[in-house]
Amino acid sequence: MKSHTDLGDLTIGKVARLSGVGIETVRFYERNGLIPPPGRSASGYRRYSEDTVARIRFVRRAKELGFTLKEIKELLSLRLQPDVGCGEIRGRAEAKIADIEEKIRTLESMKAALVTLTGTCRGEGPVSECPILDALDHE
Amino acid sequence: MKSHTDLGDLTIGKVARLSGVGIETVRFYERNGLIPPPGRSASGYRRYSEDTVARIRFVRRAKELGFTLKEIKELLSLRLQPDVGCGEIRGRAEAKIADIEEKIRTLESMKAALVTLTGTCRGEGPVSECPILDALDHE
DNA sequence: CTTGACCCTGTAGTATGGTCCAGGGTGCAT
DNA sequence: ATGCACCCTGGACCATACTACAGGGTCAAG
Repeated sequence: MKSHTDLGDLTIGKVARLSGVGIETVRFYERNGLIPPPGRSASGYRRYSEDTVARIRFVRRAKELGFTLKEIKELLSLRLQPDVGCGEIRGRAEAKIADIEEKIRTLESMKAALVTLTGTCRGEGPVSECPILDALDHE
Repeated sequence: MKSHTDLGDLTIGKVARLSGVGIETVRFYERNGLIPPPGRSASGYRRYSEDTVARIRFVRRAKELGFTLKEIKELLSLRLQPDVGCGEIRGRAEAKIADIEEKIRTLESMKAALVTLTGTCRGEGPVSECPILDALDHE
């Protein structure tokens, strides 16, 4: 069994390649508490184990689902608390769904307004008579 | 006929109130070229005409439609070019619709993934066995 | 003539998620 | 022993759209 304090065999560059992010991003995640500070080699190089690669992939996937880094950090820390149940995680996911739905609604109404506007404009004539600009002027 | 260089009768505070933004925002828009630098009173106060209020409202409305300030600046400058036609404006609007549609698609797929995940989790048990976290761990 | 509301400039900070750079040191192959 | 790829730190910088000062000056009412 490996302790989490022993030095892994991965340099930061390898971790970055394996997890699909840039080196600077790995350090950025460390600064922001998304991954733990790794052990160091005698010369001060960061030494990672595979765990960190998995962790960064977790972050990437959660980001793809729309979670912010702050929220992902919370997700990761919830996992370590034995008194926290699965319902808590599920709650976060549901809240994020509601979040996303709200954003979609906003975008849908922007789109509807734009579609209406472009419907008023045949794309001919000078800008001075553009019905789109007129609408924006006088709403 | 009013020249655009004469002093209006509005102070920055009044313009802000009439157009529904903060005073700092008016100055910010000036710095960023969204509204022209106004005339000044003898003591250096900015003096606006109603035109500026209309212009800021234009900016607000365009923002509500999803245009960035940079894009709005372009829209405003297109209006001043006599050789530019209405089709150009319409093109911008259509590009913005495409933009928005892309964002919606991204959000929809995030949402679908989250819905699937929450469907795998009954909200019971410890976080260590949470199917949502598991999915994030192992894809 | 003082008080309070308003205005000025310039600079810095907010949140988000990185990205880049200078000016160094290290590790390994040839 | 030297060249090149890699690593280190600390700090600045990107875009976006503001927002918040500090430390002044001005205007109008009472």
